[in-house]
Amino acid sequence: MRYDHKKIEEKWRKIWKENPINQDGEGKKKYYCLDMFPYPSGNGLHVGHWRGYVLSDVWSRYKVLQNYYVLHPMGWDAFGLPAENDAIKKGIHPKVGTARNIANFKRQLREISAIYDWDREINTTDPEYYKWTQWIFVKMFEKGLAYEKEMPINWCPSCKTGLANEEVVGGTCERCGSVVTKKNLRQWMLKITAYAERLLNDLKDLDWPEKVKKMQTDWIGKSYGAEIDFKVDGLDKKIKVFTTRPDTLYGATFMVLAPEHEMVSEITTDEQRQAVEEYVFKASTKSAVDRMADKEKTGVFTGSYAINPLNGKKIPIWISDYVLADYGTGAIMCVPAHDERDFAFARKFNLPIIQVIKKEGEEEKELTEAYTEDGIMINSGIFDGISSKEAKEVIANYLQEQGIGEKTVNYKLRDWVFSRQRYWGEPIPIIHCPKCGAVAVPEEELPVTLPEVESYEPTGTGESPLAAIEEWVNTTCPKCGGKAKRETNTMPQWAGSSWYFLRYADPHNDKELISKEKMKEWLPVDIYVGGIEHAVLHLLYARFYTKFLYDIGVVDFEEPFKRLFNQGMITKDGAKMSKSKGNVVSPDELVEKYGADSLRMYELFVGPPELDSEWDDRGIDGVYRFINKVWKLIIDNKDSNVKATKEMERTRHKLIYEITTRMNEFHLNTVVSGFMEYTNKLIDIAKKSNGLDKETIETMIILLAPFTPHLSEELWELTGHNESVFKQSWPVYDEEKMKEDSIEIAVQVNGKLKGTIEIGIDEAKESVLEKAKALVEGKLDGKNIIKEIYVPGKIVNLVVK
RNA sequence: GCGGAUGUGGCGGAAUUGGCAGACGCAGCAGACUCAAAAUCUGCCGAUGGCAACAUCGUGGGGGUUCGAAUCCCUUCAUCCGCACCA
Repeated sequence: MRYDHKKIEEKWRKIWKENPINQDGEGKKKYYCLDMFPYPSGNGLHVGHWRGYVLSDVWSRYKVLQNYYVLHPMGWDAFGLPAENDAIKKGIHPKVGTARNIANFKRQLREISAIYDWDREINTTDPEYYKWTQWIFVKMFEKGLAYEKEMPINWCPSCKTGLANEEVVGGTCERCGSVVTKKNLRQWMLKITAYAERLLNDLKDLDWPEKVKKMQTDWIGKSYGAEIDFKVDGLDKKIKVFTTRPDTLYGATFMVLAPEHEMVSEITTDEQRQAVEEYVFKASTKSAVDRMADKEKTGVFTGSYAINPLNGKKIPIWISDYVLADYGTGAIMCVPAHDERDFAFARKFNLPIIQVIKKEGEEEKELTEAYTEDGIMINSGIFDGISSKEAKEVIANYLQEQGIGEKTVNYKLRDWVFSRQRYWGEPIPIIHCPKCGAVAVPEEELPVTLPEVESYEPTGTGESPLAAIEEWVNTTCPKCGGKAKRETNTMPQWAGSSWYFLRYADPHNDKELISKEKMKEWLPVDIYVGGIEHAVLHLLYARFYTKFLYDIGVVDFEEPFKRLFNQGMITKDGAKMSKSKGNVVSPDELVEKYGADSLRMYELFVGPPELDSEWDDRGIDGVYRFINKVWKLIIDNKDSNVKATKEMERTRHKLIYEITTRMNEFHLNTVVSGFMEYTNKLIDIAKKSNGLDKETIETMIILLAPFTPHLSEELWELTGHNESVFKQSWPVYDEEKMKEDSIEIAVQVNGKLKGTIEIGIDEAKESVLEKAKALVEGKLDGKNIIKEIYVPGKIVNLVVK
């Protein structure tokens, strides 16, 4: 009887739908296994998406068998540009397109037969859901963490919306790849920088891939240094610079301001004014990509000088776009001798270079490049002779005592540009009143629902399409009752995904975001499975939101995801699967032909889960054959009624051991090969002994259940059980029972393999060595054994000369 | 430029963390079954030499440590990823 995957998988899907296998949580430990919820795109899922979902489902089912009550939910991150762009092109409401895509995704996900609890399904575009997304914003506004500001922000000319820093990748739009420009706009900002230190510190204790922690650490970009005041010569003004190298202050021979620095105009002399204004204008039109493309340093002298506060020397003040306006103070002191960029600038414009640190033990000599390492202080007045490392501290302290400087800490992290000039997002729940200013929409009036519009087309002027709907925009002020206007910007897609993991625990609560009991019951998330692409986007934002919700008492933990697992990408022809490349492999036909169990197993078998793997359709034949082999093995032997032999028992314990240890190490690809190996072994044993014992058969069925749930349920039923195999417990092994009577070990001569010998499990060293010598006798070319090495149970190595 | 990851047969990959390299699977070859094909089963399958037993080489390259290295150290190359004038 051949395994009929279609019929059997259909049968169990129906049974599970009526009797979900994970509904009984009475008295059990909880386990929360979360997938990064998808954006329901029109293209559907490909086998690359499946990999992550299979992984988390296998893990969830494993936890079920370990008697946990498992929360494994699924939902939709459904706001976003593709649905909106579709709406613009085809005139269908984004709601309609999104609903259709969700239905398709759901159909595909059902094919995996993951144990998703569909009663907990959430959708970020559901007003019942985004009511709470807006509620969080209001809370942030009340705490001063959401604020308005007009400033030049990153602007994607193709998506026609502002972007957060995190959404700009190498100067291009994270979503569409267009070159990002600057645009001066009034923006809603979230003060994520207020959490910089906590976001950095709390990374330490997370069980996350080091790579992701490092990316976040670098993104937050903490550096220690000092802010130093330089007087402007002839003016009663000071310019503050930030430096991480106060030790090099004596070597500061010029100063550079960012073109956008607020004092540029003030300090520019009449002779230099025209050149400076031209430069400032040019810089303002340059995109980040252009800035990066320029390897040559450019700049203009302002005509003014600053006074080096330590030695009183006059140093020229320049402006240049290699200084960033929004980092530090937007102004730097330049030490060409000890900074590569300053060195290049000094060379280009013939500015003096003064060395103040020399390599220890070496004489001072003319520099051909910047010396950026530590060393001994020179040309630095009273600080000469001490190490530069020490000088960093000493000079910073001295500046602080003298009142001309201050030790500070700087971060690369910027506040989060939070408003989008698009339609398909959560309206920002703010009302602008000419008298009262920006006023939050009262809690009881939430959600502020998205109104219908005639045109979804972004205006491109920096206003969202909502601005065109007068009857919606015009409202009254909740504070004074006067005429007022609604905020027309919407939130970024990240808003809904920054807290969704909380809502799964209490998805239908209309009184609060999440109840205390449900929060305590399920959260934080035990394991979070998803791709690495959100390393500094979603994962940073979600941590920020969680810390905020902790501060206002909604949750009692500061980190949302205890453990993070990033699955590798599936590539085809060496590239990430995408519709535009035409290399997408759809799971649908594979499920049809081979069944979900085969595809589930193959998704794991393609390679180590954390690494990228190349997809090869032909490989699935191997697991398909394997599933049929297991089927046949168990069907043929289920009624054999043989008693367990020593060998069967030993094999069973070793099987449990191998699968369990590999499972716990997350080596899911070798779990699959382990199953194959042991199935082959058991086939041999069954042949030899005319059958297999019941316990071995049942063990195999249970161990396989997380991987091939349909097959296992069917076999479990066929072996005479009338409850789900998932009511069973994960089998345990006994190391004593795994031991062989005798083992084969290798014999080497000078480290080269000469053969193997069979020895008893506790055989004495002398006897083992004797056997080894007998094996190599006559092969030593008359050389003598000068050393004998025996690693018990492992190897014999005879050193000859 | 800085930082990180990876490199093992024709292919995907394994190796209990210093102890028989190539498990498991794909592809390929040969055979059995079949009128035939598919499916299934059996065997072979790193390279070179040899009829063979076997020998030598072999984990990107070069060097080192060790009785013994895919694994540790130094050096070098290639590919991929992240950051990128952050003072």
